[in-house]
Amino acid sequence: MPSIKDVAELAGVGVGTVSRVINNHPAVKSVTREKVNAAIKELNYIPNEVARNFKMQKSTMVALLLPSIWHPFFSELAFYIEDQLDREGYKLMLCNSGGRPDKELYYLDMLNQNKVAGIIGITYNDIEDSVRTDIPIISLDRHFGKKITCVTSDNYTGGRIALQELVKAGATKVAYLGVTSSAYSEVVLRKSGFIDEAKIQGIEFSTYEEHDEVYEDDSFFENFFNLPHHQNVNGIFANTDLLAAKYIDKAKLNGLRTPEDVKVIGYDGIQVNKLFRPILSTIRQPVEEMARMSVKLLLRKIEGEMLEQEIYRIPVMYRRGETT
Amino acid sequence: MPSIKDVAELAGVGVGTVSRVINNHPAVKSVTREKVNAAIKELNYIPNEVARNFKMQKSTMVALLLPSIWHPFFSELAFYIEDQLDREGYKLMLCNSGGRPDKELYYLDMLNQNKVAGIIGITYNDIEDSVRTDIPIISLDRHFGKKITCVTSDNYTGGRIALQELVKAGATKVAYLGVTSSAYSEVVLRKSGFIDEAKIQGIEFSTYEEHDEVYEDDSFFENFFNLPHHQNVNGIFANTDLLAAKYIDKAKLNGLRTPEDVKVIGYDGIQVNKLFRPILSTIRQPVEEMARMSVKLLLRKIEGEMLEQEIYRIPVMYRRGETT
DNA sequence: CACCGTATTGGAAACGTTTCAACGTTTTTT
DNA sequence: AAAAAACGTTGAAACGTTTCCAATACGGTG
Repeated sequence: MPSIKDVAELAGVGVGTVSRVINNHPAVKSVTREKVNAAIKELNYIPNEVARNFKMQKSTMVALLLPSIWHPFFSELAFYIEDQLDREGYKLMLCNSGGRPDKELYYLDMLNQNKVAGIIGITYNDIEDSVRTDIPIISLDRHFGKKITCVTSDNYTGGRIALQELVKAGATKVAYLGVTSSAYSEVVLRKSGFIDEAKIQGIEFSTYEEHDEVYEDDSFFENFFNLPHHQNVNGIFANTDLLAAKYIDKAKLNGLRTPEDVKVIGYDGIQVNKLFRPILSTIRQPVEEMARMSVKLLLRKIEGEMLEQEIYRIPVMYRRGETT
Repeated sequence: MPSIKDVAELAGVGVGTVSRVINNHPAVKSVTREKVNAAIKELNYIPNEVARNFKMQKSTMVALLLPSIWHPFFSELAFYIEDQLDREGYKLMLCNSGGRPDKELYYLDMLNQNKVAGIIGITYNDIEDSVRTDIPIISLDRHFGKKITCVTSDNYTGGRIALQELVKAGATKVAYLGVTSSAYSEVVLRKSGFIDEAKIQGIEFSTYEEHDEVYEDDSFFENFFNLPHHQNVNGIFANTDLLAAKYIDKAKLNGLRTPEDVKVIGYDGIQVNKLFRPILSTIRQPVEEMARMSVKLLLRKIEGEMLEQEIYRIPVMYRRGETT
């Protein structure tokens, strides 16, 4: 594998000159530039990016730390994040924490050692304190404090819209269905917005929540349907699309048809729910915009800029499907 | 940021000794080890992984190069690949090529420059020739030649099983529905298996295919339903689950109910199709096993081992849903 | 022709680590 | 008690780049 030194030798110039040619530094006579380029071509020389990163004491690697790329919302997010990073000349490292706090910390340590340029994180932990160095971080949907800028959708308004739309669709008794993973999650605002609007409209409502871990098994829904005050609920706002889809399924087993007997609205707006039948009505997070904004903000932080806001809230949109 | 030198100084030992302590080299007296560890703790020293990679001329970064993490099958795959890599002490870099040959080559160049330890690729291009260095590569579902080991599901048998199951479900005239992205794709074997078995069983069949790019718009299905020889088709084998789901949708618009009027089987076995209604019957690729095997094989290649096979085919399974 | 200023160029130092030959110290063997 | 062997340790070299300072070349000016 030829190095810059070999190129310099063959071209009959110094290594500094070769470096300048590679980096398009203007102070090189064009005749010299030609010679060097010829030598590069002849030797099939490829600059060693690792050596460069080492020397420069910085890299162009950004880590995306999330619970699981498996989840459709995260994979859509990751797609746009990677795309934007690539446009900006950065690379993406993917870290699945499984939502486990210990694994998040383990990854954070590793990213430290590897001197990544920045981190975009969707974490359980308050990483504000646990990250020991000054790697720039953007947090999605989790608000910890000043140091870590948060990008999120406008959850509160989303919750309000959800209620409004359920009412418009004819619901008279509604419930909020939630799984929450982190104490710091902005997701609780979906509930607040929903509740506040329910009070304003004078609609009867209830809430039913569990932690992430539990909702894989069926007891979550069994309990829901067994509780007496959930009788006659005819409007459901689930805080993710996947949860909404599961609800619809379980409701059917309990003899409730959607949307005839119960209206359902989800949250996220993942692409695959266009394939669900009935098509899910949802509060759509603008995932592409959130992804691109996260990257842009992170890069500004990497450049050393101070950001003007601590939280960036991106507007949401109601997307009607067939469940309302 | 303290370096190994600072640690050595504080501990009153040579840098080589510190290095051996960090790397758990046995030839260090325990009293020395203590001193060094104390110094490490005091200085809050973190080994610089970038410098280490540079010196060692190798990294523990593996790249996953695929069309789009957006696709549920790929995101499931990525999840397990990341998990297995992490277990083995490696990291994952994610590259979405968008299925565009030029972008694949661009990424390949970049990975070269960045001296990744290995690549797991799902590509359009025959990367056997275009990759200029000897970075180990595992290719998923694409078979190019000896240099690049291929991991794939048993597509041929999958195609045969699909036909058998359609017949069992009562289909009498069947069609293969396909989108193919790469000339090198092993996916064509799904068709071959399907056809061969149809001939064996003496079932009337036809095939209908397009390239990846086209199937997003509706003309794909319009044409399908308009062709006279597709009249009375009552069994469909689509070569991906997503395609099957879209077919079912369009069929409904054409007055065909699934499974009453037409039986449908997909391929992949992505998790979300449990949420489709009706639940899709499918030929399930063992995605976790494929992911873990790809990683293990890649690591063996990285260690310099020669692999015994050029293609590793992993058995598939029929998973019955509600569309047959 | 001497001088100056500017445009190019060369090459050494530095980044933080591993490794290895050489050296120093302790233990074992004779 | 000396020699040999085993064990620990040191510090310099090397990995491939960038950057900076000094050196050189070249053109123009007085």
